[in-house]
Amino acid sequence: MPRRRPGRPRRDDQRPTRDLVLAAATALFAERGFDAVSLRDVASAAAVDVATVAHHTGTKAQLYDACFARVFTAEREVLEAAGERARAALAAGPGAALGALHDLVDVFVDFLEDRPETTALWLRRWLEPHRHGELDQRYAAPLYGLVEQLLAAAAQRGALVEPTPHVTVRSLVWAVHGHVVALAAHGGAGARERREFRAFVHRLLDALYPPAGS
Amino acid sequence: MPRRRPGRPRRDDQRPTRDLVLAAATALFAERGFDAVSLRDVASAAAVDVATVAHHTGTKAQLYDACFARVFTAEREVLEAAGERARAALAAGPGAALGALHDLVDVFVDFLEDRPETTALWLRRWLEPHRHGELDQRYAAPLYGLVEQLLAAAAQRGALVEPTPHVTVRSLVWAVHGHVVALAAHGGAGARERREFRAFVHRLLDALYPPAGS
DNA sequence: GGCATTATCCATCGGGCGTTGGATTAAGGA
DNA sequence: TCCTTAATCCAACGCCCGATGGATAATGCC
Repeated sequence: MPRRRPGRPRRDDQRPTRDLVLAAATALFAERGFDAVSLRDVASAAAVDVATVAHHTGTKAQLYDACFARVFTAEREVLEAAGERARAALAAGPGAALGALHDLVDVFVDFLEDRPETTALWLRRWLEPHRHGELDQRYAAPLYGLVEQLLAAAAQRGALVEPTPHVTVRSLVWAVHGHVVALAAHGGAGARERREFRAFVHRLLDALYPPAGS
Repeated sequence: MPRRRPGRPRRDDQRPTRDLVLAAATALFAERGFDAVSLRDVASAAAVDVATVAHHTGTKAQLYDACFARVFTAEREVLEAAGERARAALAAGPGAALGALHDLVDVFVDFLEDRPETTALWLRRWLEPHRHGELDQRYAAPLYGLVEQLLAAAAQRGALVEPTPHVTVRSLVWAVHGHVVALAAHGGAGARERREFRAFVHRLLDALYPPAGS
């Protein structure tokens, strides 16, 4: 049971201030990018003073990193859970590899559609050249490795050798990012777009790893 | 023959000043983004005073738009020329559709690999939500329409109906963007990455639109 | 109740930003 | 040759930024 720590309270302190700040900052950073968001913007969105932001999250760069880590930890948790289920399905029999792969992709698409700020932050990070090493090793590589294992299993299943799993996974991921960006462009409705994209991805997986009945 | 216009000359005026400024600004905007680049940065990179930048390109937003238009006009010209060739090949006989499609994709990949700033500016533009309408109508739609026509022809050729050409093209384009970003991440060498990506794309096209011998 | 600890806000500092007015230099046209 | 036009630079203005020092209020512990 986390009791309140000492300190002057806000008028309305339902959520911890740090969470409030991180949530507000994440939304702003995702929408406008690092340099277009001022700490005063963040403070105003979180209804706190700018010095309070600094008190909880340090410098602006540290705040940005914290937002990034928060969003991508959430993504990794969801994908790792889905990966665990996929592995379990795989253990039940090698014939289930393709189905498990489809399920995993669905989870990924669902997640990014629900949290488009994840896509926005990913893209913004990729556009910072000096961060690529860190991005690759800490965030991208583990997730990609997971999907590559499933691809390899699916390839064996379909009696098809996958020569470049890394390229395949990356292309798939970027296609999803493009889908999310396009969804945001059309105002958020786009139920038909979502259906069409899922159909496309599944058709693509089937084409690359033909099911047994082919 | 364009004679020199009046005005105080620079020490070294081989290229028109406006071109110098636009080139320098494009490189900087692609690398760091709109807000992280100051007009003084641009002026310094172009070896010109900041007031000269303003004199030639107006406000910072106008300068950004000019860079954008310049880069995407170049892209459109290359793709339209390639599209013209593809259409000509198509006219020679419907059997050439798939080959023409492969060629067109190669041209696209070559272009973006050679000019990665195009990818950077595309991605940065897509991340500006209020620009989506303009982007779609003025830049993306014409290019997509061209490729969709070729896809439709290829689909007929392979006796395969393409249900969502727009989704297919978009996913392909974003996969290429992802490839270019990954290339930039690995320092620019990556000859193997380039080979693998081309192989993947062609394999993907063959899988979606199986050639006759299948 | 006294005290250390923590959270919050106010005020301010130095600096970089986009933009502009105006002086200076050089070319072309009469 | 004189005048108009255009290109360039210098200097400055007002504004907003990120960061910080310090005052104040509320909590938990003794």
